[in-house]
Amino acid sequence: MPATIRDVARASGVHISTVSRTFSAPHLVNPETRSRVLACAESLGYRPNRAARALITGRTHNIGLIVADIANPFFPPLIKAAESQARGRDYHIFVADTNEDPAVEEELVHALAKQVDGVLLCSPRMSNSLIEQLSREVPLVVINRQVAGLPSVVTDNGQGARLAVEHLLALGHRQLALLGGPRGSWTNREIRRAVGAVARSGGATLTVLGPNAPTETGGSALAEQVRRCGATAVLAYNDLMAIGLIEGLHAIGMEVPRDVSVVGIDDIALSRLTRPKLTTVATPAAAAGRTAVDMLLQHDAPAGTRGGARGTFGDDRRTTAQVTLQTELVIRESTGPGPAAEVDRAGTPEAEGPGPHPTADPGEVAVTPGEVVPS
Amino acid sequence: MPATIRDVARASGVHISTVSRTFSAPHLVNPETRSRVLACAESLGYRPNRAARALITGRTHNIGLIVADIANPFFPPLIKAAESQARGRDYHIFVADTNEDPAVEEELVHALAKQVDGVLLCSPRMSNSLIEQLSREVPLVVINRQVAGLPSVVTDNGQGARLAVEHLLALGHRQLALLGGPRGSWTNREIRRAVGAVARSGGATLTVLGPNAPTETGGSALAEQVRRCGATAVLAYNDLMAIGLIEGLHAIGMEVPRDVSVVGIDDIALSRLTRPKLTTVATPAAAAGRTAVDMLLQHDAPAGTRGGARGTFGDDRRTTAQVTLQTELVIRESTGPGPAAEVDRAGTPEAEGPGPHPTADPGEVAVTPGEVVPS
DNA sequence: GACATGAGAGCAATCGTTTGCATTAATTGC
DNA sequence: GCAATTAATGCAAACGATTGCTCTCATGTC
Repeated sequence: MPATIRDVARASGVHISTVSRTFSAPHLVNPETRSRVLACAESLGYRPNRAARALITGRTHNIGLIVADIANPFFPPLIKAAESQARGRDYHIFVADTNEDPAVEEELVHALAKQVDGVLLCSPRMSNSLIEQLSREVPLVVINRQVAGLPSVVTDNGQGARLAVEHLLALGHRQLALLGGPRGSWTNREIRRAVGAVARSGGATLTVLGPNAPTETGGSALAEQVRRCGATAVLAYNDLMAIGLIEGLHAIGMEVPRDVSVVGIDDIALSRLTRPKLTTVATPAAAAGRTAVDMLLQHDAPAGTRGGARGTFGDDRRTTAQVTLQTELVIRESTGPGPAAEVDRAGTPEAEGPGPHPTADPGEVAVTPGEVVPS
Repeated sequence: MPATIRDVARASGVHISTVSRTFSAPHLVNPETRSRVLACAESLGYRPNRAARALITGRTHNIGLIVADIANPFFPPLIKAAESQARGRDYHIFVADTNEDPAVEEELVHALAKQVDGVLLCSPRMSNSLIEQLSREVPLVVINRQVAGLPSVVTDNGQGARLAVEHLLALGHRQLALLGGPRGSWTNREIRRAVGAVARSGGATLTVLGPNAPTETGGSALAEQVRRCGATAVLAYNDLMAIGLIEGLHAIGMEVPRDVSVVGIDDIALSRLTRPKLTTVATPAAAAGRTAVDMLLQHDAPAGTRGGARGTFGDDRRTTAQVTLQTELVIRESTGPGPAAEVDRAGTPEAEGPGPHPTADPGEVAVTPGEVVPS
């Protein structure tokens, strides 16, 4: 029932190609004709069928964005940033959620493949080899994971975790626990590696609990285990787990930071609203979203393309840059001094570069900002 | 570069129509041929182009879902429920966020129109007339709003708000405040109307603050105003605002529920995790998402359609049912007794049907479940 | 042995656009 | 006054699929 280009052509007495040009190359059609066509189009409520157009131009002006769990507050800022960046380039973002399920992830890439010009794969849980394979079907930019040969943007959660543990060491904690994230998470491995190293060099014992669901529930379910392992300070895979853990600890009579210090990762909006306010590692999610869109669209002529491209754009010579975004530690209320003395001795080593070193500081303090773009 | 149906046809030595049938009507092709075709398709990595297919079948097997603000935790459960319901019917959901901006909303409907079989319009901020107009372009199901002539599913927030206020009255509160939501919100009007009526009949004074941004920030910014207006109990447009308000009040030295009782609406996951835990009106978001998908797809033959439909499906005689989902009050820790006596006198009136009546009850209590499907 | 039957496969039109090329008419240059 | 240019439009072939028809054979029936 909706009007097609043919209806408009008939109504305005011109050939469909003229109608087409009225929209996609206005300078090629007589101003008089153009306005007549526009009037007819308007009155018929005509809108070009983007799918049909995409079929021949090879460009949909859509971008797919696949996230592991839309309910995780980490993603919305990223999504919004991507959307606004895309909108500025005349693109639209379609978001889809995988429920942390690798199979759904794959299915979604296939479903999206031909309806978008590229897919932003956010915190994927599937294997690298599958990702590589899928990247032959549709241009991919991977977020929060590095895959050889594919453009990616990651936040340096390893570095962030290191900052967090150094902060805890400086506070005098020597019994540490790490709440692991979901199986298949690249970030999880990075964090674990970093934490392992810095804990060892700081002379602390580390208990790793996991893998776990990266949610409040996943966190609160671990309260008992945390108590049993005797840790006085905990780093969680993300803020949601940290918040859940605090609640879970509260439920079994342990208070944060009095009995245990807790640090999260992500700095979701929520972490400023809980009581106690959460000490956490801020990851630049919005910047990641923007950057990913830019990387996907980098071979796209910013404005009036002069058409002619066959197949999906940028087929050849896509830059496969891997961008790493730095994180920073935000000290709030969920961390406090460790059980015993020696608060001052620790935390000084490993050539720390410039910037203030985290000490037991009240209020909100940011450590180590910056951005790094290797490769 | 990706293989097309023609490549497969050439490779397996059959006509493209045979390849097509191999996928869409396997029983029409010789088993032998079929397996040969499948083998070729497999080895070429062929996947049917869904966009091209949609062009001729008129069915994309996609559903658009437009939400006002993806960062609002109210939406994820709805989105996930819709996704899973859709997946069961072999449909995919594309989510897009409008940033509470009516203009973006309209643009997104247009962008999605030809790439989906229908759009779920969630908490729209645009005008009814615009919605009606857009519904001529693509089948629409409206969520959290009633629009004449269009299928819709709403949660009965008016009823929920009434329960909340009755609860507050029963606790002895007589100075009430309502934190209004965003301009253009249908739900907001429903809540306001209901609260106005029940407050009046309960002999309480009501201060309405708003409109406001329906976020934590929007809530915390109102703390000072709440104090000034002298209210001892507050109902917020949603949980996010309620949580923000609690935090804002805390910052100016007022404690909840000691000094002020606060009730939210939505029962987002978070409201169980804040301190104090939030008393709130639970709205069945997931059910809303599922129902909306069902309503959109109701004229869709569940399984093997025997094709032939021209244009978008269900053109005629779409049922325009308006489903209303009941809400329930969940009493947690953010509400407490009012300033003075007479706790027992209030809250008894208006023929309350069956079910326990909310009294100052510790723990978690649910009131008035159920589902109603008029028209 | 003639004929209806039906299975399997090919043909070609179609969906709604875009775009290279051909056509026409009007303008310009000399 | 005529060729050469330019501006505006039409023509038709794509894009990648689906699907109603037609065509060709076996097969089964009487």
